[in-house]
This record gives sequence, C-alpha cells and structure tokens, in this order.
Amino acid sequence: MPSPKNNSLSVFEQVYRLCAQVPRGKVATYGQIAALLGSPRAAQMVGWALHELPPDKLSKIPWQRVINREGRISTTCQEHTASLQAQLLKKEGVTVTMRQGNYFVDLKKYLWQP
DNA sequence: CTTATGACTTTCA
DNA sequence: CTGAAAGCCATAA
Repeated sequence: MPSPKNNSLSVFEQVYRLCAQVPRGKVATYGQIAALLGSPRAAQMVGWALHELPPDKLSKIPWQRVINREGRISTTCQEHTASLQAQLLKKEGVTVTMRQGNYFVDLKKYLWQP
C-alpha cells in the first residue's frame, strides 16, 4: 500500500489537489483526473489514491465527485460505501439514480469540463 | 529488478 | 448486450 509520507509531490497529492478543484455540483471521471495528471492510463492510480485517502483529507477533499467512466459509483471500499457517496452528491445537487443496485450519475449533465 | 495490488478502461468472444 | 480477460500506471515489498 502506498504511503507517501515524504514531502515529495506524489501522484496522490496531485489527485487530491485536482479533486479539490472540481466545482460543487460537478463530477469528474478517474480517467479524466489521470489525464490531467499527465497519465491518461493511470486511472486506476486515481482510484487507488482515493482509496488510501487519509481521514484528515476525507473531510476536505470532495472524493465523491470522482466516479468511473460510465458515471457509475464503483467503489468497493467498505468504509466509504457507494450509498454514502451518493448521499454526498445528492446533497450538492447532483442527481444520482440507482440501476441494478448501482448508483449512476448523468455525466452529460454533471461532468466537469475544465 | 521482479511481483503484487487497486474506488479503472478497453477489447473480445 | 454481458461478462471475462488483458492492459496500464504508480507505489510498496
């Protein structure tokens, strides 16, 4: 598991920073974040970074605004459940719909475009 | 240097 | 259309 305790500007830090830039009421995809970091194929890294998101950042970083390419909340993390993420999004005015037990967001409408 | 892992993505049967 | 498999990238051991 990654734990970049050093002050080096790791991918994690960059991911956190980009997430913080996502405006309220908008969402971004893992691939999008990865592309902004300069590595369009490192989407899984983004997911990983958010998975390891430390508690102190959890309250400051809008991690819920980052979803997969289909606009689906595909978190498997037990601590941060999809339902919780969906609630956070709804609280921001983002419409979250449930299909077959999965939460979906309308990317056409809410995708963040920098 | 080699392996393993992960809240992803794309391709193929 | 659906599900499985391989591909990709950064970090840890």
